[in-house]
Amino acid sequence: MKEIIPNISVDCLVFGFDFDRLHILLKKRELINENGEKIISDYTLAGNHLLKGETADDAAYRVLYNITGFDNIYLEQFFCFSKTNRLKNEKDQIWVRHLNLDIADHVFSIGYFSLVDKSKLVLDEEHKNAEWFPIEDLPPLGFDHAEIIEKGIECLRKKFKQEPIGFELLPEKFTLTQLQKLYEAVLGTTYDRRNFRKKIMQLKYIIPLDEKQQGVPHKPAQVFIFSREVYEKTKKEKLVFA
Amino acid sequence: MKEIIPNISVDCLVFGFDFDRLHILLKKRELINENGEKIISDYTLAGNHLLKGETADDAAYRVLYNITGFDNIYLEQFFCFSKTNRLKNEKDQIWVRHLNLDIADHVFSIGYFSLVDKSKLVLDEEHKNAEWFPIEDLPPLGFDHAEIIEKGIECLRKKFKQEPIGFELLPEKFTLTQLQKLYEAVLGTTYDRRNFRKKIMQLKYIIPLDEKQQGVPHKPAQVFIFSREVYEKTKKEKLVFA
DNA sequence: ACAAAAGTGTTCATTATACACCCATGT
DNA sequence: ACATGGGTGTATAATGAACACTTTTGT
Repeated sequence: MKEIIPNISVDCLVFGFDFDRLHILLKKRELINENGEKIISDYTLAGNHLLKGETADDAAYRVLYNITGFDNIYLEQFFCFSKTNRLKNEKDQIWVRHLNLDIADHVFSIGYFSLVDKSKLVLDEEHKNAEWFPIEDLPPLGFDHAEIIEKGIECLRKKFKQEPIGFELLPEKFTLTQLQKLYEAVLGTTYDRRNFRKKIMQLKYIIPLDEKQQGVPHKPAQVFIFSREVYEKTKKEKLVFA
Repeated sequence: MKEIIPNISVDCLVFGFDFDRLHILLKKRELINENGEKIISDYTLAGNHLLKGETADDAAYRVLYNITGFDNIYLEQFFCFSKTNRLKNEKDQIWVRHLNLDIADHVFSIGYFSLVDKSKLVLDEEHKNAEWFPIEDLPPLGFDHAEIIEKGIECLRKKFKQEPIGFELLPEKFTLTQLQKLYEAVLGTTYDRRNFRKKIMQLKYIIPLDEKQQGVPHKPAQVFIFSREVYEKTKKEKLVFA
């Protein structure tokens, strides 16, 4: 096992979308003392200290692989958190001592956010302490993770308005209504359906397939894919949802 | 003297504007060997390792105070640089050994950018190894500072389009032509004068004074100030220069 | 009088917004 | 047949882009 860097960690916000609300993946943190009392019962972000020789990106990919089983996840660094009291709540201190972690008194954490296709992610035995929560309805959080999440969501929204990264949260094939609901969920607004579709359909990198939804109890919707290739070639047309 | 954190530093991009081009403040780095040969002659960003007990922001403000003599500078963290070979060029190794710095093999640097009113900053004796360079015409740079600058400029531009931070680069009182030149210099475009002024003059937080330029050999321009107070109150109207 | 930058309005094109009805499918 | 979401067009308002001449000052 490689040596850790005691004073630098990464924390990863993993976002997922259930076609209704934006969710974030959290890990359960639980500690029960000798008397069977729950000392700690809350959630934290997926995170870990850097290992010697790793870049921050390396560590973030490693953390994401451990919690999701995916590599090649969309990943973006957004902020380095450096408050001196980041880990100094009583519960966090107990937790750190309990795990016998050889970490520094002052730990700097580099925040990342990542986007996954929630429908592909199977939270099996191996990852069973991970749970999805809608971002408007988060459980109690350890460390400074509430603050990290707040800042991360803000950065996600900024990025969302500037570049078409939403497709990372959808299955490869999606309908325009799903796309619209995604933008509404992330940006916390609503759009008129006709106007939204007009805007989207003039983007050449969102390509209609010769294919329809199956087995829905209403008129089946046309299915689209996102072409990163076309996007890179026609970048001028900006997708701005303000 | 306080103990340093050997593996974490901050590097600060200090931007200034001379009413023509955007400039960045760099520190000369020079090393001459016993034979009088220049071993190293290049420039670096203002930067320093964190001291124990400091946040990254603390360290950045300290570095800025040391190079500019100002506190209360506009400051923004933009990225944490973590490549394992950041300081491993031959010159950088020589430099580190020469200064006898007690720093780690792998140093993580948190990048900040800051905006100052260049006309107020006096590069006196104390700061005489600092020099301004136009961003399109930078000298040879040490460490990975070329990369840090590139990313920092990109982040500055993004921020510039979203919030009215440009005033930090101007004197308190400015003309609309100065403001226009600033936007053109930072964003690398040009604007039609009439359209630019129309756009600006509908922003309530850019306030005309009952005052004109003095001593210019042409029609003197009206003088404006930026009101952060009014801006915060009327934030909806976004200043978007795309 | 001349050089230099300040100041100013209109037209046209593009983009954003508001809004209502019929359609295809599963049950 | 009914419930559900899919699909579509037009009119109006707001915004952005292009463009040229007169004014005020210092020298």
